[in-house]
Amino acid sequence: MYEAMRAAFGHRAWWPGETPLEICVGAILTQNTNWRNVEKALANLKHGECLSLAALDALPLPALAELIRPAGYYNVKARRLKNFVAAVREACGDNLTAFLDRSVPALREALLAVRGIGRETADSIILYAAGKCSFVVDAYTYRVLLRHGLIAPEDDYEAIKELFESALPADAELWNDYHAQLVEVGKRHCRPVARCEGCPLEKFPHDAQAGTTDG
DNA sequence: GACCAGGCACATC
DNA sequence: GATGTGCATGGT
Repeated sequence: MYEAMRAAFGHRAWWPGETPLEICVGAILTQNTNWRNVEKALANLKHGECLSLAALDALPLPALAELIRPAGYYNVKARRLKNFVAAVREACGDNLTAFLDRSVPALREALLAVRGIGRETADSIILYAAGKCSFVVDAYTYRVLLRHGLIAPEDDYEAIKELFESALPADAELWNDYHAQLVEVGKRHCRPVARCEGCPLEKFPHDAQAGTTDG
């Protein structure tokens, strides 16, 4: 299925962000939010020259919230960004690279200890900002796998993550592109109401209606 | 006007 | 442990 998606979409070269910090910030801002709205918020931060650990730390909470307003949930996300920045600075000062440079279990634990960073956000940061092997499970991953009968509706995050991690070689570049392919196929063909026509996974067993919001 | 978008924390039972 | 709820903008 990966090869079918890759053949259809090409190498995705994720994450859409220029620096590790931008990737971390984007990962928090995109929680339950359309990426296009996140881009507006990131543009505001860049334009305000606020996309650095020191600047984010110095920025008053209401000002930060206003800048990220287009990304929605701006009050909670402003606090989450502050929490992340505080954790990094407390551990490694302004050196985000140093913060990210540790074993995957240690980094994941440190990230999950930040209020506002859950499993998906932590794994996104580990895989895309740190470039280390931690498979990301998101709403698209869940929906695509469910629709193809590869998981059960009640399977939880860690079970789905393990499904990939136990089956794939430990290659961060592969995991990076694999998740990006799932997002692409999800956006195009695995919306809550399926659009199977032209889907590279159409030849694989699937149920066009499984996983829809109305069951 | 309804639905959807690359979650998470918290309250309640 | 399972379930429900608040958080919010912007595109389709």
